[in-house]
Amino acid sequence: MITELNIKQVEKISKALGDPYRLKILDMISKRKDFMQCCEVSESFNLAQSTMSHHLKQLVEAELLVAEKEGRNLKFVINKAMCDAYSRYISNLGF
Amino acid sequence: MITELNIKQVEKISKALGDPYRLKILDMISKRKDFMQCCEVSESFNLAQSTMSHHLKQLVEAELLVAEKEGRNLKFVINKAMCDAYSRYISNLGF
DNA sequence: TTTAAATATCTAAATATTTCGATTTATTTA
DNA sequence: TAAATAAATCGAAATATTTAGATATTTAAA
Repeated sequence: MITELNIKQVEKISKALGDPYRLKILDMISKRKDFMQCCEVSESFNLAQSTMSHHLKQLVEAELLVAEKEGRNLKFVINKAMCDAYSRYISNLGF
Repeated sequence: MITELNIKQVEKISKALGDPYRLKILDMISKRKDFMQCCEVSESFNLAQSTMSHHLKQLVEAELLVAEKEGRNLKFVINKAMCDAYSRYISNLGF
């Protein structure tokens, strides 16, 4: 379990969350309850494959998403622990 | 009380949080428990006054900070309700 | 009422991010 | 093994953000 994030991690996660496509991707994957493939995500938006790959990479590097390779596909799941750790950091700001 | 943020608000808040200076400003104001003046914040970092003003503006526009004018000074306080609403949005992603 | 202090605004340069198309790599299927 | 599919990487253009200096505005103090 992740206890506390440092400021560098918070910055990276915030940057990853600061884009409409990436927020929509997270929302989409979130609603699936299971996982989502890269190409599926790509088709849902009017963006080039390389662009989508770039967005997904940022979410994975911020550890908001976990990517599992399955054959030639990628499966994405939300990293709940990281979302919670980040969420905790923000809600602690008031104290 | 803020119940739910829309995706545009989440994007704006995330962008505001995606900068090391702005995170440090929030942290600093947060630790003060009361408030903080703009010029004080400015002195703590090696940044021009106009730059600091710009950063603070973004935090205020994202409604993470509330600015109260007091004479020729500005007092900042953390908008706890907004932090909590944002925090809730993120932690709900896993569900 | 002049001067000083705190903050905001404007402009422009430096830097970073987003996007796409082309190419590459990895894996599967014919 | 050749062709097809999924995803990553590279290079370059378009766009956005960060920053500082100069100037303007607002308020307080001399």
